[in-house]
Amino acid sequence: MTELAKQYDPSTIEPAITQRWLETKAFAAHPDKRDERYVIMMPLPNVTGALHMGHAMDNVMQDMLTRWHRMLGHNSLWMAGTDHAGIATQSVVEKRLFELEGKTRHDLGREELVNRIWAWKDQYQERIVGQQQAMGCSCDWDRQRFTMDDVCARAVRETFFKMFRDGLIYQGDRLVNWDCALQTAVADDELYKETVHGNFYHLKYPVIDPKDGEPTHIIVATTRPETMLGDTAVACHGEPEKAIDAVIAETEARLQKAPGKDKPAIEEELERLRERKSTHLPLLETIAAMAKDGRQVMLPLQNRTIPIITDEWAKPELGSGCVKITPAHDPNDYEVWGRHKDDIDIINILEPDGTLNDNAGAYAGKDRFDARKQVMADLDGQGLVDRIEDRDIEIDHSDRSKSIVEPYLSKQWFVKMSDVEGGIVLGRGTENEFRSPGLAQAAIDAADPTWKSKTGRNVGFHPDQDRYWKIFHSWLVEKRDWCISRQLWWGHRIPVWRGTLERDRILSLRDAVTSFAQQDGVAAWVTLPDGTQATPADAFTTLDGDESIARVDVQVCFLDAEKDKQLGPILSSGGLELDPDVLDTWFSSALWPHSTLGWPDPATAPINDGQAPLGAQDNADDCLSYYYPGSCLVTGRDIITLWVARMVLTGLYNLGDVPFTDVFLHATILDGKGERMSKSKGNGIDPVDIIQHYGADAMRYVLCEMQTGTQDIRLPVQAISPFDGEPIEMATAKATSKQGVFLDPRTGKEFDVVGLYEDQGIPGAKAISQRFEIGRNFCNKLWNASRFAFMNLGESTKFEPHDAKDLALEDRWILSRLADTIEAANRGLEAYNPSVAIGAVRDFFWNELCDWYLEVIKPRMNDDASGPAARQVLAASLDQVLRLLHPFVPFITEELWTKLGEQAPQRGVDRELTGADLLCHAQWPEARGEWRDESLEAAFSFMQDVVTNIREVRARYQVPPRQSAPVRIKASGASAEQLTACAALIQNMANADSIEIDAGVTKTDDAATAVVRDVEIFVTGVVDPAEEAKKLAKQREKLQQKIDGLKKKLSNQGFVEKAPPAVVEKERATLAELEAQLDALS
RNA sequence: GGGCGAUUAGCUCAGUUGGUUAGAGCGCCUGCUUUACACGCAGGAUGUCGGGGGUUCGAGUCCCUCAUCGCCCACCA
Repeated sequence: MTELAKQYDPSTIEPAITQRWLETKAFAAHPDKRDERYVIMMPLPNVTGALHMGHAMDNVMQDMLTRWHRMLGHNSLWMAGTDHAGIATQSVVEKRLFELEGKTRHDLGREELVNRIWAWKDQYQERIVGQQQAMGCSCDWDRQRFTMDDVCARAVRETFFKMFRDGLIYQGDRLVNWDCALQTAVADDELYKETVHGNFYHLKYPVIDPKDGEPTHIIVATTRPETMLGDTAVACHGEPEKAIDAVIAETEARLQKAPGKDKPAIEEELERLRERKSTHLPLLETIAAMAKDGRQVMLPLQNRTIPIITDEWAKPELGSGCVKITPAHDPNDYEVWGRHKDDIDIINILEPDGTLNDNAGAYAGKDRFDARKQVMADLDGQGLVDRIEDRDIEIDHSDRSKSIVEPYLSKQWFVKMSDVEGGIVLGRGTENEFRSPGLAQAAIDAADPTWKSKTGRNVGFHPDQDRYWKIFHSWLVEKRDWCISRQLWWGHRIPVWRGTLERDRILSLRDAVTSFAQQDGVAAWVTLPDGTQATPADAFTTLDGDESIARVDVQVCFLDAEKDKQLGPILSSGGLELDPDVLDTWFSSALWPHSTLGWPDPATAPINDGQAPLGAQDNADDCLSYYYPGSCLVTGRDIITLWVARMVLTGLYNLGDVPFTDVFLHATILDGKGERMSKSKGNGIDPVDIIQHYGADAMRYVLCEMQTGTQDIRLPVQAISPFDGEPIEMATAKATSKQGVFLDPRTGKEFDVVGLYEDQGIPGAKAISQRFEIGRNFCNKLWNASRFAFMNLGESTKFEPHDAKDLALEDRWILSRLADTIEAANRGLEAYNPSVAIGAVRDFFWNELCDWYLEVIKPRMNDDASGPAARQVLAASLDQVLRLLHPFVPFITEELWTKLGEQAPQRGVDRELTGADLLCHAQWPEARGEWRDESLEAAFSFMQDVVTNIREVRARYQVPPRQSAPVRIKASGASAEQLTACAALIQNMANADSIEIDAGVTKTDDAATAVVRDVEIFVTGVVDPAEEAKKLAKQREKLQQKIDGLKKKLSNQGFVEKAPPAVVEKERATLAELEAQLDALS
């Protein structure tokens, strides 16, 4: 065979291995007769862009688990795919459209825009899959799904229909965060705060017909004065004195508890409150009385009268004590409106694009920010501005468009999360059917360790059950309804036909509607003016009984998407329209664990050409019944609520069982400053850059090693300087005013890490992290140790059964250590602690196999008698190391496995190890308990101590490595026996030219001394007497300190009496040993 | 404001139920190109375990408190 290169080069080997895996479909999974199965559903990356380090961590963890279970012989499926990521993707494509062509989506139209996004998706999906394959992800690539492909679309349709029919989906008014740029609602978690310089405007609303003693104006304050056009009330507290007293009492209590340094501030606050009570209270009492009297104020500019109301939302201790109420444009005011629906209106003044609508009167058509200026100018002109304060205001911005969001009243679709009267049925029609009070409650229960589904499953969190369960639970218990509609074009369209029908019209359709609604696959609801949702039959009964009902809202949903096309024209002519909105991305990703397996019917799942079928094949189960429920969900803790909870919920709803039993939450990767990585900040790292620089295995090795428990990981980032190629530490690099542009500390020149400024002549720099050198070095070590083995195994390595007990000391030692290592690796993997697992294997491989075993057997390689056994143990050990390392570093181990197979096709110690063409299909090592020999390990480690001490003496006196020195050891009893057995090893490893072990050995003047346990070691002929005396004195001093400490401890009555006897005994023994050592050094 | 978490060597992190002298890797220092590997080998130095208090025979580990940092949630007329 050809000799291995001296240095491991991942760039040539990794692509070849990837190709081999793909060509042989090494990761294909099919249902078979095996009971043990392992299923991971990949957290689907968005098709908005390339993967980052967080994805790399996530994917590597999943791959590690999947490869491990595959080697354990479990039928292992890792399902891959991508998410259409509604708002994110549409926004990226729209932005490009505008930048490159100067067009908006309205110029293109719905269909054309969606086509453009599909093209974008194809391009990015390919890139993402390429990245994942470069990382070594062992997914079944023939089963990849996309959340908008036909299989997933069918599952979305089915779920929506079921929920709709069950009355769990409703349409309601909701104040949403409105992105005026993208013209869509934005979820709370898609917002970020940014401090903006703004003003706090105090406005005066004239009181209508003020009586004596009453104010002529009521003062209210706002940061968004244009919203006053939509005001429908002003409010003050109903019992201002009580309220302000309560605040004062609370502040006094806080003062009591506060630490000294906070007291002055609280005292000041208290003083302000008391002052305020005396200055403002009389006025507030008056206004409260006016409110109760039904008095009104004149809303300036609009010339509308609006009532003064009392509501607890108006805090007497703040501002003027009165607030303007704009229900359609402020979440708190919206709640106030909810409490006063009969008394006040709700007026929307905004168009979806952020301009003012007709309700804004003279200001209609103006942009909200222009209107703000105009409103203030006009108010000022009328003398209705009290004062204007400068203030920095934290304002919500849309993460996608970076624009300021507005609270906006709109119709949205919701899934009812709260408990429902009579409860709901989950897994209807399946064997696992059960009832729960509501959707959220079902998911809460599923994560309760005492709860079990009908198949005996529940959901647990790793590696910190309590901590992550709390996050999951505290979010779900709020049972907030899930807003599932998005005003986008990219996504699953909401399959509801809806319209408002006049009384005569709906009654004329009575027979048609009633019979139609009774058909299978059709669900219909009629919403009455009072908001109740009724079946068509009930609705007609109500209509018959109440002639005042002028119109009703009708909603129809079909199970079969084809029906939309077939019946669309009829429904349109009947006055119904298909809802223009699409579903929240999480609606389809929530179904991921079962939609990808073909639910609701794998046999008829519309898969793509060339994909593995999902229905039953070859007398085996179909994919859904075989692979659902799955095993483990691997993700970061940020989407426990958004995604994990919803997958649990829909899994229970559709199938009556949890989608997975284990949730493995891995660490978040931070930069050198402890900040979250993000591409736009310029502290993100592209895994592909790391792979190019260090290799995929190196990246994987380091990621596994870093994943310890719940601790987030700091990964210092360096940019490769485009000027001199040297790394620049990003944590300390000076930022410029351009986002993502920094200064090179050596040349002072600008460089760009986000790739946005190429056209401005600022050179780009790749971001890497030197942390990955550790992984590269490890791979190189593994490569070279294997290279050593291959150079020495020769042609003659054959398998012959050896009883492990008959082997040489070092052979038995390495096998004993191997058995221990396998157990440790298993424990680490089972506990979701990759760092422990890979650390155990690394330490065995590097510190034991390389540093000791390989060195010890070198002389045997030329010895006909002892050589063959050593080669056999070496081949077997390497075999096991490659298997153990495969889940972590799959490429290099796969490559070396092939080479090992060529040179030693049959290998093993007492019995032949089972082989496999590909290492990824090989059997996971078995820990051979009978190979463990702790007393032998103790003797070996004694020998290692002795060798290390001799080496230390040699190093201290700078004995040239080539020069050997005689070693004499004073030892007796068991120690002498143990060392005598290893005499040859000591001589070899410590480079001694002779070795004498005897109880009668005495120290000579030319000897340097070392004491190990109860033996004295003399290295002769090298000593510098002055240096030696200094060293011995230092050692004695150290020993004496420890002895003193121990003596003190042992003379403590409390310790001797209360500590466990074993601990006391141990301390006594240590003391005796230390004292003996001190004697020896004197 | 509420909740969660962190603080251990210059850096990144381990440290099981409290129990000898607190560990690893990187970096640093010394020596070595010894035929697998300088992406290496041999050896070495480095810690008031964030501060203070308490419980205990005994605290990095448990409790209280302060400080600093991070994350999540709520709120901000």
